[in-house]
Amino acid sequence: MRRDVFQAIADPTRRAIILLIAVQAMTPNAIAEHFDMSRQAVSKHLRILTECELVKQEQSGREIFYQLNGNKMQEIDKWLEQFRKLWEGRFNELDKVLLTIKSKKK
Amino acid sequence: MRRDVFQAIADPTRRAIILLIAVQAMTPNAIAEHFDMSRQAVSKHLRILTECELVKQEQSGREIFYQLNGNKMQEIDKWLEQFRKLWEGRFNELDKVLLTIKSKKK
DNA sequence: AATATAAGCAACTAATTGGTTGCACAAAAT
DNA sequence: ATTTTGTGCAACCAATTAGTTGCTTATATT
Repeated sequence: MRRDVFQAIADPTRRAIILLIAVQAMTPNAIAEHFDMSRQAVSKHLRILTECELVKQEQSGREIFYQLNGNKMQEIDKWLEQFRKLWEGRFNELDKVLLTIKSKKK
Repeated sequence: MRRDVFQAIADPTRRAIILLIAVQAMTPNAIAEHFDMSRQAVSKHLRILTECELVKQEQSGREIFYQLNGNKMQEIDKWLEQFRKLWEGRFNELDKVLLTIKSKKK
């Protein structure tokens, strides 16, 4: 099952989890307390987030602490980067992107 | 049907469309030529992108040109902003986020 | 030693997704 | 006036998603 960062952040619950554990590593039970769904459902989301490496695990006894992987978040930022020129109105820079794409197509 | 920017960019085909029309407004037919799927399938993606306002339409005769809405892309950037501190290693700034979240919880 | 707790896994389900084909309609070309 | 072209919409379908409950296993607690 190929996991994708963009697909991972598509779900609002997962985005909420990301925000939650960005601040501080948390166990599945602790995370589940913040949501109106079963612990297993949260666990499933954590699995998806882990699979695409947005989240790291650290075991401590029988507890597992989940923590955000900031580096992987940068991947989204990197994708956005190519459009940033758009809303900054620097269209000459955008032309470079255009050229890159065209050369790749051939 | 509630459309969400994050859900919209989750699909790789839609991200490719976004990249394509970021450069230049295009008609559905022209876009479809770049993909190995029917024009109707592409049209469906365009509908989703339009519904969440990532894409704008402009009619010209019987042709409709689709164009990226840079402003809406900023919404993703805005969400990322709160995590940017993470990978920049500025954890004292992050603490502020923590306090904000905690105060909202109460 | 017995019990309680934390977590993962599997099976099931309803809803959603991403594609298809077929059709309708308006605009352009013949 | 007829045909071709560009587009959207609806019905259908297989695969995936996001939730559920029930079970197992490992670690703490009593």
